[in-house]
Amino acid sequence: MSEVRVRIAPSPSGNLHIGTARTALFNYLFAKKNNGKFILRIEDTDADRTSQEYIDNIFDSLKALGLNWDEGPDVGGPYGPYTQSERFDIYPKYVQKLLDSGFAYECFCTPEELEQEKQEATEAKRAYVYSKKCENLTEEQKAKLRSEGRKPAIRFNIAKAQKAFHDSSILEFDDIVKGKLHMDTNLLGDFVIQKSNGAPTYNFAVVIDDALMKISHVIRGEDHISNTYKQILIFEALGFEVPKFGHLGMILAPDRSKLSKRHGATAVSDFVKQGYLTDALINFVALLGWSPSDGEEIKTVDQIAQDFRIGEISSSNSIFEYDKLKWMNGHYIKQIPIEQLKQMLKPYLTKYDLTELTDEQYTKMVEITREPLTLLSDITDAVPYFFGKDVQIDPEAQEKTLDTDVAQDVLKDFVSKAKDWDWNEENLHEKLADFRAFWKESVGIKPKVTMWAIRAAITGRTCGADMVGILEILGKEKSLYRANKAIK
RNA sequence: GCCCCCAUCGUCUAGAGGCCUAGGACAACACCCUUUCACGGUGUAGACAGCGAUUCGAAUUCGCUUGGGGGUACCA
Repeated sequence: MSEVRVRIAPSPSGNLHIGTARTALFNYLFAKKNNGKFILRIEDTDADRTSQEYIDNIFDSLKALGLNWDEGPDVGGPYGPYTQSERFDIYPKYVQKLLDSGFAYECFCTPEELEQEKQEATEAKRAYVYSKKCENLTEEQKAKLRSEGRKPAIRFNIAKAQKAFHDSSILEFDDIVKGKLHMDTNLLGDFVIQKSNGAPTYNFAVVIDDALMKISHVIRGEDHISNTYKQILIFEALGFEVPKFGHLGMILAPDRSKLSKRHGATAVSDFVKQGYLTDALINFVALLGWSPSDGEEIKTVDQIAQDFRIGEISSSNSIFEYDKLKWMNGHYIKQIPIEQLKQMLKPYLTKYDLTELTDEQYTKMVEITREPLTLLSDITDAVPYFFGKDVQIDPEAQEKTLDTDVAQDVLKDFVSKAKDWDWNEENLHEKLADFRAFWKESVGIKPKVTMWAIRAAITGRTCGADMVGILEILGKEKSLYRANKAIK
């Protein structure tokens, strides 16, 4: 196997799933580590479930994650086209080859007949495998069936292929992440490679595409293990070189079921919409199964690629825990340069009138409110008090803070003193410190209680950004107006 | 039902026979810092699924059981 060529082959029946993104990442890392090529192929053989919107979403998400492909539907490449539906004229040739060599045969069974077989198997508590009743149809029988208007599907002859290339019915292969895997091919059943409508099935199309695109390593989810045996046999029957396979554990939701919509976001674009950063997403997902040799978990894709060894990926399933993703996202948000962050936050501030603030004030606001953000979207609820003349007072802040005698006294004092203060950061910082000290020394009020009164009056809540910064952004007039209004 | 895969703290994992009285990260809890929330810092608690076997010695090897996941389509 000379050149490393790997691929990600999503089917556009939905937006790019986070699990697919992880598979794409591991393929990408493997390619980068081995100076290979990373290829994108769209598997849209099932026209009913495919849509252009999903295809666009897959492209955009992969790009946003930084997983750029060397060959694909848009950029082309030497082995295109890279969209399965545009390759339909390629497959029949190989079906015919299999038919000619006896590794495949026509099957005229109707869906009803097949259903019947399955039912009988279930009732007899037997594992269902296709009966092969069409395997040895004579030409006359076929012609008769055809004249009745029946269109045949083409089935692959498992036993024949297995016998031709292997000693026993056990098929074994060496998985690059899981090690030796095996299966008794008698249990597989002759599967359809071409539907009666002429379209290739998944298991057939992948083999042809992987072979023609010279894919050297197939790295995918372990839900494909059972397909691998079928695929190996097709590779062999067609005389293609069999690629190496690697199967990754699945990503499960916290309740150990399949990660699905009801658990929250599942598509990369959903996460982004919710305020997750693609850098955090890709970093987090890399840690599901892979771990850095130096123990440092925060890493860029390039750094991970240096350290990546496919054989060291954990082969067990892993649970997608949002907590750690959030922590990591917060970590990444802290590293974004302020100017960039200002732009990134804007989509989450549409309910406010940003023109109320000068650019300088907006910068300041972002500076003092960014610290506790774990999601970009957290900004929405963190800043309402920077806008409008009046502020909405939180009921609890009203009751537990503003309604107390201490708070009322503090506020009266604040208003009378602050009206003479110079309203700039340095001075406010100093004056506020003096103000706290005064209340502590003369009346014995804790600094934080003093600040709570002011904070509640001006922001309507008892927690939030740095008070000096808030006062500065709001300005003297608005600040004192709100303070006055809170006094009974 | 049948087949396949997997199994270390709640979660992600380190660990490839003695370095393990099992290490780290997130979450939890406590304390410190502090004008609040948070950040940060310091600690605490928390796991080798069970049973057998191999071995002087097992989280690490083997078998069984249990548990979880996947597959069993003219879906991909």
